[in-house]
Amino acid sequence: MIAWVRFLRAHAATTRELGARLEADHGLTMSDYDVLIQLYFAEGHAMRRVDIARQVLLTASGITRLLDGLERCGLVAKQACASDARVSYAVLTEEGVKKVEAARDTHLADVEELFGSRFSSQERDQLAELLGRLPLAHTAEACET
Amino acid sequence: MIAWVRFLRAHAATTRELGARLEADHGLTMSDYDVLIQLYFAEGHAMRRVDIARQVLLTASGITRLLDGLERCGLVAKQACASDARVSYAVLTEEGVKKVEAARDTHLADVEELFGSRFSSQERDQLAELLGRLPLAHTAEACET
DNA sequence: GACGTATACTTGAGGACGCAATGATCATAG
DNA sequence: CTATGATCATTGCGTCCTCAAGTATACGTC
Repeated sequence: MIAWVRFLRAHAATTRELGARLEADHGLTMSDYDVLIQLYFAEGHAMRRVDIARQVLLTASGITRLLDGLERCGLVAKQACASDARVSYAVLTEEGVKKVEAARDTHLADVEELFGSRFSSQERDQLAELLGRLPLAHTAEACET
Repeated sequence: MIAWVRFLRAHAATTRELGARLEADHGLTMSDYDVLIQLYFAEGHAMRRVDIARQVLLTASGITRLLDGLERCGLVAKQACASDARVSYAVLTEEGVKKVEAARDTHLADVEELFGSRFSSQERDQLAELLGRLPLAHTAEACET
C-alpha cells in the first residue's frame, strides 16, 4: 500500500523539520506547542489533564511530564478543581499566552510552507476529509492549529 | 489548518494501534518491521546502513541501535564490504526472512483494516498523490510495505 | 604520496514517551 | 455509612531515538 508508506514518510520528514524549527525558534517541542495551543483555545485557558491527553493523543503520564516542563518554564500553572479534588487544571500563565502567540506566528507559517502550500484549498479540504476517516482511538478531533 | 491537525492525529492514533499489534503478534517495533521489509526487498536481502537510514527516515545512529537489536535476535547479520572498508552491510538471515514473511501477513491485514479499508482504490491513489507532494528531507521514497 | 575533506558507522548522554502500578477521590448500591 | 468500582493524576522503569562527538576509511589535489 503506497499511500500508507507515503503517509508514514511524509509524517516523519515533515514533523522532523517542523519540530526542529520550533525548537530552534522557541525552544518548544511539537507536543509542547500542541498542548499550549489547546490551552490557548480552551475556556479560561484552562483544561483538565485528562482532556488534554485525549485531545493531543498522548498518555496521561506523558501529559504529566510534559506539563512539568512547561510549569518549570513558567508557561503553565497548576490549579485545583473546586468540585473534584482528583482533577487539577492546567492553566496558561500570562507568559504562556505570550509564548503561544509568538510561537503561533512562526509555526503556522512553517506549517503552511511545508504542508499547506503543497495543496490547493480544494485539495486541503479533500485531504482533511480523507484523513478524518481514520480512527482516532479515544475521541479527540481538535480544531485550530 | 484542519488537514494538518487531522494528519497529526491520524498518524498518532493509527501508528499507536498498529505498533501495539505488531509488538503483540511478533515482538517487533514498527521501525523494526520497516527495516526488515526494506532488507527483504533489497538485492540479496542486504543493504548498507546509510541507505537503510535514508529509506526509513531514521538517523544513522538510530539504525545502528535498531540493527543491534535485530542482530541479537538473529534476524539480521553484519557483513563487511569488499570494496569499501567503511561500510558494513546488514543482511537478513534465514530466520529473518521467515520473520518478515510471517509479520507481513498480519501487518498488511492490520494496515488494510485500520487504513486502507477506509478508502476506495481511487481515493487511495489520490491520497498517495497528495502525500507524495510533501518533502522527504533526504531522499527516500520507498515502495512496498 | 601526504593532506584535507567527505563519508560510513559507532558511542555516550539525554530527552520524550508508553506501560503498569499506586494513591486519591468520587459515585453508586446496599 | 461503607464497600465496590470507576476516574484523575503521578511515578518507576524501560525503550526508542536524536544529537554531538569520535573513529576509521576513502578520495581528490598538489
